[in-house]
Amino acid sequence: MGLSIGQVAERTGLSVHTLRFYEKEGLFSPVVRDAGGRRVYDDEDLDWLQVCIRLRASGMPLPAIRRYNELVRQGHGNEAERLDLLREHQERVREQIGELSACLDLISRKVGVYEGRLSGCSLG
Amino acid sequence: MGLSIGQVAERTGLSVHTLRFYEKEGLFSPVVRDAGGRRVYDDEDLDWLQVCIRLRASGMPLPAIRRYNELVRQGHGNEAERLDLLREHQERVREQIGELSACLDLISRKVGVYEGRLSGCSLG
DNA sequence: CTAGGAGCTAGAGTCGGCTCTAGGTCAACT
DNA sequence: AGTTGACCTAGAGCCGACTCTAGCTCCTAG
Repeated sequence: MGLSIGQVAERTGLSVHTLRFYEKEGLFSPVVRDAGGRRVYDDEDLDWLQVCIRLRASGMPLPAIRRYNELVRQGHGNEAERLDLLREHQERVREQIGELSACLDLISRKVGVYEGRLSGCSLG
Repeated sequence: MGLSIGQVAERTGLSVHTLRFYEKEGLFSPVVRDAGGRRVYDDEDLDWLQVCIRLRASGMPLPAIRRYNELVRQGHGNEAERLDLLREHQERVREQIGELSACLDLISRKVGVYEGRLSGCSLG
């Protein structure tokens, strides 16, 4: 039910350093500690962490994730701001996908050129 | 026909600092200079710069772009290596797009939730 | 003939996001 | 009792990619 930081690191792929760093940066609320002062992560923490990982993977900066977390922790009444934050990021992700697709086109064209060139060479 | 670094900066959106920096990093071959030692960019430089910008936008690291540039400059005989380099990056871009799409799904779901919640609130 | 503006170089500084170190606590084996 | 190993904190260090500064040259306009 409760996981140590090492176990969490193992199953998320983050390092223990990064987990502590994220907490320090306010990406999530202070994790509950056991008698000896060690972090004990529960399922909710894990879920949120997975969200953080996704948001990071999509390039959301740490301060934005922190802000979002703060809003969620504050509870009801700021849903509009959360929505703003999410929509803004949604837009950026869409742009990124667009940009990446353009890059992919470029690269694929070039790959095509070289493939043609190489097969030509091997014949000639 | 020949553009100054300032003009290139203006029409690419990069800063003059970045243009010099890219050259120093070997992203492209030393740009021709005028009598006074100032850079004069020609169309070919511009084209290559656009490619660089795309590759950067898709997260290709500077050393990889430099390597690709070196291969192209060396001329025939290394097409296989160029192809490898491009294919590798192509793969990474595809992964990125996949990852971003997953993020977009997550965000869009959340946006949906908050939109529902907010419209619910405004009714009641 | 001088003041401004664009360019030049070498090198220092910044920023985001980790990543690692030093020095310590604690519980479990041996 | 001693050693190991996972954990703790505070803070230093690192890396990639810029970004800026200082001090210079050159050209043009007034």
